[in-house]
Amino acid sequence: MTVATKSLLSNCADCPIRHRAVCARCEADELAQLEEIKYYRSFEAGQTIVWSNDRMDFVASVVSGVATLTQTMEDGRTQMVGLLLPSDFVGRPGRKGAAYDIVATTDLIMCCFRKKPFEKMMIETPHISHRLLEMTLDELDAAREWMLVLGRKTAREKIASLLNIVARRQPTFSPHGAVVFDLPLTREAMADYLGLTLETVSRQMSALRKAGVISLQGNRHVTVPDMARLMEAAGDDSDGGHLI
Amino acid sequence: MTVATKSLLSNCADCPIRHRAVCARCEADELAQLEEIKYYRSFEAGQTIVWSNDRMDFVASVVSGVATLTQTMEDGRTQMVGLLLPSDFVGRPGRKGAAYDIVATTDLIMCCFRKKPFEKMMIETPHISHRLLEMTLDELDAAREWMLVLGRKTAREKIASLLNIVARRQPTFSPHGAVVFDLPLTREAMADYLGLTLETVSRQMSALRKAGVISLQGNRHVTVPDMARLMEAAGDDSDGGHLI
DNA sequence: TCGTCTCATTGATCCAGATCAATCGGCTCG
DNA sequence: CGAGCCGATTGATCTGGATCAATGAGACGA
Repeated sequence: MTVATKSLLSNCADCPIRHRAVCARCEADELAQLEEIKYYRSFEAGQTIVWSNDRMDFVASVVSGVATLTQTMEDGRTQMVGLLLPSDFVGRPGRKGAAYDIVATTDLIMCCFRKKPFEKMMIETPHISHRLLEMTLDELDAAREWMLVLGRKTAREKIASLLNIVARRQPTFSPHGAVVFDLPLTREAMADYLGLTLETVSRQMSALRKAGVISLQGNRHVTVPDMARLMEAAGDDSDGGHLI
Repeated sequence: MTVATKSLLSNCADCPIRHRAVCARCEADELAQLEEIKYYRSFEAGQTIVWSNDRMDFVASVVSGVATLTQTMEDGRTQMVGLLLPSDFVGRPGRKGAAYDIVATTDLIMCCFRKKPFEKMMIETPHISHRLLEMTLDELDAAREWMLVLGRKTAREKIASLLNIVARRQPTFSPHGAVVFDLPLTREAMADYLGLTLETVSRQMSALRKAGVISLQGNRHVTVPDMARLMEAAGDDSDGGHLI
């Protein structure tokens, strides 16, 4: 970590996820309290942060990078159940262990809070518990949205749905209004998220490329010339109608 | 509704879901406040309670009966994303409309709270918002568990998983230690929950019956002679190991 | 400069579950 | 008591995605 990054991170007021994370609603004095129980941890791409059923004595916010939550059956089948992007919250107050494997899929920085003091603060600080409730309800909506993807969409629609999610949360715009982004996942991780095999993921990525819905520069770098076409491929309304 | 039931319902202290619903942690004075903003509604099996995107000016607890949350794509494909059993919470504080169709699949009684006053109470009453956070986290876990079912389990495992859930939440025990319960869902509703067709549901129910894992009396009444065998059929650990 | 390692692509074949279709059984209503 | 209806079962066939297998293409260290 560079010195510049370190100084950026030490101060909540300058934090890049300040306005979206669990601390979003906190006042200056509450932030000061959080500062006292927080510490940063960084992980390299591929590292496992916590194993399922491990004791977990912290909760955290993702500051930068991407992590995944994965469930595994005894026979080895795996299903990714969450994609953690910057500002997302990790861990469950009021529970001892982790319910899922948490893995960094890119280099990752997390802002961790020791669990006990965080739980104490939650009780005393409605700004935190209300924000956490709001974020949890959003996650629940996202999980249910994903249930529709897993239960009813075709392989092609699944891929397009995933590209959609990533494109919307980490967008960069190219000169001509095309959306450009980097996939934070390998083909295998995509397959785990989508309930597919990696071969099917690869085939459908090729199919979307051949259909002109996306173009690829290397394996990870994706350009979407027309988001409406991508949404159509995902089986979603192209008008982007949202629930408020 | 009988007079007896009505009197039972009018008083929170006697409420059958008192200790598990969103009001579980409330003190007597808080219950008194809730009593002022609550009202009961009942629905018949098959009735739609709210349509997706409809304005929803209440939140509620299921008192008795079963309801479902369902998402529908433009082309008509549907996926059930939640099964609401007694004590479960319905609605989202801080949001105007419903995100899903909510349908009563059996006769149903709900304890409704007008949304505005409920939101006000949430802010003033940590017992409510903390309980709601806890319940939402549990629902998120359930949704993620279901993602594994939808993404990675076979048709037979899916059916067994659903039977498991229902058996655990509404158990009755027969003399010999067998678990007996009524399915609150039609075959079609089961298919919607499991991401299958109703024909496949029917076939796999027959297969489980022929294998002796379950027996059926009529279409809805199920007997499970050995829960361990059912869990095995669901692809879960038979030791029932739980995360705490 | 060349192995080799990891990740991705592409091809050939197979099969679980979808789809299409007929029948059944219990229930209600005339 | 019989007609019609709705939910469920069962059969025949089809197909999307899994599986098995080979090849390609960067990245990196020796």
